[in-house]
Amino acid sequence: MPELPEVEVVRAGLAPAVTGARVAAVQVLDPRALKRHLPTAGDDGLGGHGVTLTAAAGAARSADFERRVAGITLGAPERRGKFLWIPTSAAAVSGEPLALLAHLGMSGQMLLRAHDADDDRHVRIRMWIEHPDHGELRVDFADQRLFGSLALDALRPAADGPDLVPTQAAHIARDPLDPAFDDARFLALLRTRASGVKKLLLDQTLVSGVGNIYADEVLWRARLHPETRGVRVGPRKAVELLTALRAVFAQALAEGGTSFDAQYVNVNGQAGYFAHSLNAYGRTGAPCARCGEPIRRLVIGGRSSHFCPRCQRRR
DNA sequence: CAGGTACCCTGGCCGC
DNA sequence: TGCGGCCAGGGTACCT
Repeated sequence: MPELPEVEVVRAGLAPAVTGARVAAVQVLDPRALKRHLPTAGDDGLGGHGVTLTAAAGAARSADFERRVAGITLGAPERRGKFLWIPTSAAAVSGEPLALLAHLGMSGQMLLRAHDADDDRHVRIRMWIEHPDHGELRVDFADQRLFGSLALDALRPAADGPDLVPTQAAHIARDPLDPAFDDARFLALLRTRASGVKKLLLDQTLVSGVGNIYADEVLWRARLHPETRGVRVGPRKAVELLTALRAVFAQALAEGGTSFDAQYVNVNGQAGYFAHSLNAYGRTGAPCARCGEPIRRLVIGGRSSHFCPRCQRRR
């Protein structure tokens, strides 16, 4: 459930169930779902990307995670871009508070289940929690492709404000729905860059939460060709782009996110409806909803881009 | 800073 | 029915 609307649906869904709950037990079924968890995690948060775990290293990582997460109390879930975390009662050796960090990657899910419910497909980590009001529940992390992961990570003051963020999300910009998002800074940066706007929208250090689906939708809405260079976007058009971004995110959020199959669901396993509202993404050959011209597909940076060749002219 | 590629994975679908 | 190739919502490292 990858992009901002989907991650936000998950965050909001987890909130009432986990806030104030105590983790009674943890079971790691597949250590590859701890890609971002370092054995002494939280003290300096380098992810273990691209590293295949040996069996021994995987077992050690699982044991470390299970031991350190069991018994902690969870706070209210927070999010920055596509990173989701739950502050905990635990602290790192440095004294910094630890958070349970989740990134859903391409196919990750956080599922709330009865404590003794049968497993869903691809469950990698299980956590049994006890909530003072809601009793015993289970939080399952399921992930078909294992690009996502859970981790314990230290919280530090963000570079762009007083709020605390996990070290692994320190480089992530605020998202456009964040009240503290700096519009002027984003617009100025966008208009100094030589890259195409599609690539810029996907750059999580410029603006967070945008993935391949919503980038295409936003560019369609703002009538911008995905390869238009940032420096070629005028001030009015740049504002139009940011406005379109907020509108698309708000609508997708209201519709529960985008689900193409059972893979992308909220904490109760239910799909969102925004797939019915897509105007560009995945619509190669279908008529543009504005002008009827067939939507075209283009590969940018190894990923599909969908756009209307008539409404979104290259300039 | 910009671009390209490779990699971390599973699984659905299509053509042969 | 099998198999190879391509595709998929993300992020990072490492080249040029």
